[in-house]
Amino acid sequence: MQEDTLNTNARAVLEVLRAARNHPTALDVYETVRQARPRIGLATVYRVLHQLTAQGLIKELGRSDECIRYDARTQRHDHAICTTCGALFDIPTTISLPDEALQEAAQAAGVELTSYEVRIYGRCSACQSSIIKRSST
Amino acid sequence: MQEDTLNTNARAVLEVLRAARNHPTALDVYETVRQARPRIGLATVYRVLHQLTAQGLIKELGRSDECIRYDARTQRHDHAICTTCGALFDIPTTISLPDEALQEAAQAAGVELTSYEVRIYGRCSACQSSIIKRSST
DNA sequence: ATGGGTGCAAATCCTTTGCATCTGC
DNA sequence: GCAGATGCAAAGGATTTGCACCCAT
Repeated sequence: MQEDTLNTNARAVLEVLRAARNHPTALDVYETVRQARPRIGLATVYRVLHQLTAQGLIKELGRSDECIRYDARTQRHDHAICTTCGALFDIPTTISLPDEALQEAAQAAGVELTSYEVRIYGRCSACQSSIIKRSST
Repeated sequence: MQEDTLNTNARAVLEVLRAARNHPTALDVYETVRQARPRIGLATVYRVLHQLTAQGLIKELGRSDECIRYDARTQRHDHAICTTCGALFDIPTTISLPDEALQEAAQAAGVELTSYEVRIYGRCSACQSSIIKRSST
């Protein structure tokens, strides 16, 4: 959990992720981090992403569309996913569930509860407007 | 949404998924459906899975571990995911969220709400016992 | 004969790994 | 000089696609 022990590449990757507003893929991170460290290789980016994930400094968001996306916001929070384009957004307001219901559900499913996430599905505004655009054409 | 229009391969795949208790991958489906239709190819399985997903007859569960898993249970329900082995379980009890909170969250994230899902993370019983086993060795 | 569905194999995409090199100590 | 980190390229695994073939119409 201590970022003091990170080397230069790892720090650079972490910074990129912390600065990102969206949820970058490994390739996104690679392309951005190259500005700071031009000689870094994609393999190293993947290695660092795994390292940071293992240390809990970032989180892997299960692939919403086709590849793994990363998030430096490690506090519990929820996501909204566009069913049309697959985009994944943070939900700014936190949705809290009663501990009791969670514990019950975890027990029913046979897992020892660690955390949870609410996922909201729908169409994002970009996809909504592209529909409007299409129907007006 | 009408399964009357499905051809033989598509029906066979749908049946496999409906009979499955877990959440099979495309390869799992392929291997099982081969018992009924030995000449079917993996590519057809993928094509049918996409077709069924598009028709809403099954759902794709974002890849929890490494590949896409499918689910024929299309009613809203929640999942528990093992953080150690990546296994994905249905939660038998449904966790309901107040419409108001959902709408608010959807609006804050900028999507038009269609559905939602609660994901509970933790260690499954198999992974818990393997830890016990390891520490007792 | 025609068109859609299909199997097979090749291609693609993301990710991981092997290995020789380089770095700091 | 050594251990760990790194770049590069090759390998790997899941999924998709191209294409010729086959069936029912």
